[in-house]
Amino acid sequence: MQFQINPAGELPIYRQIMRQITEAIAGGRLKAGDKLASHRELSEQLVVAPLTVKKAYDELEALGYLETQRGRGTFVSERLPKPDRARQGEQIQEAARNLLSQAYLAGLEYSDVLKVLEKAGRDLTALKEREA
Amino acid sequence: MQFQINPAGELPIYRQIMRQITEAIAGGRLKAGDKLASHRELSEQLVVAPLTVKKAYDELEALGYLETQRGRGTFVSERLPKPDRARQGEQIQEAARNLLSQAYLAGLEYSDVLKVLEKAGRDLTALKEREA
Amino acid sequence: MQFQINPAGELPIYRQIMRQITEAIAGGRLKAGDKLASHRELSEQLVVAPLTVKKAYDELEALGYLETQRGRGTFVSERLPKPDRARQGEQIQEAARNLLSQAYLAGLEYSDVLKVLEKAGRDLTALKEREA
Amino acid sequence: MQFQINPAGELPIYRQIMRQITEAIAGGRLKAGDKLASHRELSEQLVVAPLTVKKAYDELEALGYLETQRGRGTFVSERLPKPDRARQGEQIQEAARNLLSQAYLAGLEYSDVLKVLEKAGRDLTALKEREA
DNA sequence: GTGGTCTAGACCACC
DNA sequence: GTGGTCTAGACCACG
Repeated sequence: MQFQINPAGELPIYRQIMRQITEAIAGGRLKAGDKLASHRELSEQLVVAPLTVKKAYDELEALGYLETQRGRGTFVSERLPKPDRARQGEQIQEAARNLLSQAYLAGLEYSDVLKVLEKAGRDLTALKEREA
Repeated sequence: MQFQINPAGELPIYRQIMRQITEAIAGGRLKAGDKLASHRELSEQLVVAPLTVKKAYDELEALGYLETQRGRGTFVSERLPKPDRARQGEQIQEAARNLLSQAYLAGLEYSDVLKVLEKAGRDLTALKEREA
Repeated sequence: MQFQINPAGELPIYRQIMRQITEAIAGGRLKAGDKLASHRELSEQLVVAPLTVKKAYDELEALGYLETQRGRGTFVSERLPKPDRARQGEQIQEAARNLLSQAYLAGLEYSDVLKVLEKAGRDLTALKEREA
Repeated sequence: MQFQINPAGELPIYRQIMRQITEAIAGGRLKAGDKLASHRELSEQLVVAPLTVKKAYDELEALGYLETQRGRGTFVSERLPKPDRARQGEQIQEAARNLLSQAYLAGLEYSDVLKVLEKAGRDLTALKEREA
């Protein structure tokens, strides 16, 4: 697993890490039961403080995506949450509105948005094959 | 124009205001030349500090979405920016990836995502007719 | 609100803080919407690092007991969670088993356990009147 | 004797083992003089490191619940401790407060708590008959 | 002044 | 080695 963070980005570092992990799960590059790099190891890769990575792991654990076992490591949860249809639905709606309004402001048509979406779908799963 | 803000949300209040204004422009509820409520007026509506609204207006002005005319008020810019294709493109890609991974994690199919997107498109423009 | 922590206790400090807050809510000494001391303030009272208090607040927020508003403070959640009957039920069962086995090992009868429980009930709500 | 451990639980594994043994003693499933499985045997059953089981046995021995006889094995102590009334009393009080506040937060009435407590009492002794 | 984030470093508990 | 906790101090974003 390879991650990229941008320390100057608009998202806090720990949220960038969270997002990349959830995207890796969504894209199939991380599967239930897989072991993640220790937060110390990953912190070296990313050149950030260990606590910063740990915070990302902790939040994802609270959300049900990860599980940790003392002394053994951190793993992708075996039973990924299908949480709170209502709340989840809201977030997805918001993500969709966000995508559309940005696209329209940039002058894109609906058909362009669909193209962007398809490209994103390919990106999400691309590394899977490449790494296999 | 009616706005909704959530003081406990993860986004800063001034960013929630910015987003709603840009979405209103994207959805056609605000058009080039339209006059916005003064930041004092809007701050009363939303029950937030006037400085918070002012900051949202200032940032949108810096981005080219709004124009202020001393003593007359704040208006939607006549020449909306088509800024920085590269940067814009990246943001849209990211928004698309974000939408897709959230949807996949919630167990939705690609066809579901399309439905969500269509609904979001209708939402974005719905108030236009209702308010007209 | 007055808290007591024991830095040498078997529970981590942040968990002692969490427990005292949830007990205060259960006992009615903290009500929905009440403002808590800022994490900095409380950290001075308890003579612990601010981050330690913040961690307690963060976890309670993730659990739905607290809500924070940037720049304004941290509040008892208006809609306290009635979460996950199953999981909650398990925890309560475990707390009950724990109480009983400790009591039996100490040689108490069932009737003694009931007395202890009644006393605990009075303790939980006692400060409410005293502080009022 | 059958034990259940949860490697992802919030309690360390050795404490989960300790608790289950003391609960078995409290519930009468283990009596003074009974022989326990060797720590190697038990470690295989539970799929944990032998050192982890040994630590649980050692701690219970230090507390006076178990006795080891070189070359013969580990046994439930003939004279179970009635230790430190004061400290024990405190712990029981705390367990009671913990039970009550969790129950109240889940919306249970006092009468519900009593039902839970009775059920826990039955659970604690149930396996006794089944295994006999 | 409030919360939000990050760092560097420490010590412990566990496996 | 792993995660778990804590500290002291820093800077920023927000209201």
